[in-house]
Amino acid sequence: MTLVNKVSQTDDPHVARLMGAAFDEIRRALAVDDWQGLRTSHFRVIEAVPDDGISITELSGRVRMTKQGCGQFVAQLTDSGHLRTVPDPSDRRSRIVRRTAKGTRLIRRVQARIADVESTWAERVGAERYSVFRDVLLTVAESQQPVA
Amino acid sequence: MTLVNKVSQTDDPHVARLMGAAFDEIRRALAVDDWQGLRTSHFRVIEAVPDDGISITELSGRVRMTKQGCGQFVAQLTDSGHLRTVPDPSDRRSRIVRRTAKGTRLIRRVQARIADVESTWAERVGAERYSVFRDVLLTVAESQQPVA
DNA sequence: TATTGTTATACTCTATAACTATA
DNA sequence: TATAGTTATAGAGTATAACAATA
Repeated sequence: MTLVNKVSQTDDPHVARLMGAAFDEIRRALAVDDWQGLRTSHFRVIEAVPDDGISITELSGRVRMTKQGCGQFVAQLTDSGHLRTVPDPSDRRSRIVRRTAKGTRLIRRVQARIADVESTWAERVGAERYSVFRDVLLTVAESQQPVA
Repeated sequence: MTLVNKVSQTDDPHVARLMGAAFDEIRRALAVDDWQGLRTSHFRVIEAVPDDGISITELSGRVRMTKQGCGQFVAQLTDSGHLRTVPDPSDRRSRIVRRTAKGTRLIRRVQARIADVESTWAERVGAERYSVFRDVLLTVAESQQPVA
């Protein structure tokens, strides 16, 4: 192996690899529970539904997903009783998506599990440093451009 | 909407959502370049190949992927000239996967792009806070259990 | 018997395109 | 004409199962 063919491996893993590993831990923590067929993507969609309802098109923008894909998840979550849709009185093409009480309970359970993971992380690195971590992540996420 | 049906939305997004948004930014930064058909998963696999080579089974463990899936990416990266495999002299069932010089150049390009993203993040939040962020992420990633 | 790696298969996620009903 | 949402289709990613060759 020539020197030109060497690449730093474990000494300086980039942020994508690190976040991937962190994600994996969340995935495994969620996998412990029984979610009755609902998967991570369902959580992402239902979490983006605001308390006062939203159209599918607008929801798809929030979760950075096509409205086709988003509509599928909404349909499944409606079948499972976590969402319901009502006609939009001001536009008969549109349907307003709302959470049911069951959907709200689901979100709370998901959020509690993730909060558990965050607690263990905060314990591992210390509350102060974890708070900086979270704040940096928030700043980075908020400074994103909307979907082009 | 009853109070029992309310869920905090934007005020306290959990870490999975935040990391998802950050990931998206990396994905978009990489999408600017032409990678000749290689995708993020190829990067993940080739980056995990150490300088001195590795078997497919061990590689699949590193990238937390089945050996079947890993073998597919190795095959594609071999076809594209980024990896090559040599027989393992000590075990005729096994093949040793190595990076070619082309593969090494690819990794360097990927890592440079991600480093660019990290630079902009560090600028947004300040170098010191970004360094804490990175360190927390490293600690969390390193304290993971290996695949069960 | 156990392990390395392959082939076959299937499911999830998500994208594009084409369509309908309504605006 | 443009937009909301649906249906159809396909490709990317990754899993399980069954297998051949070798240990």
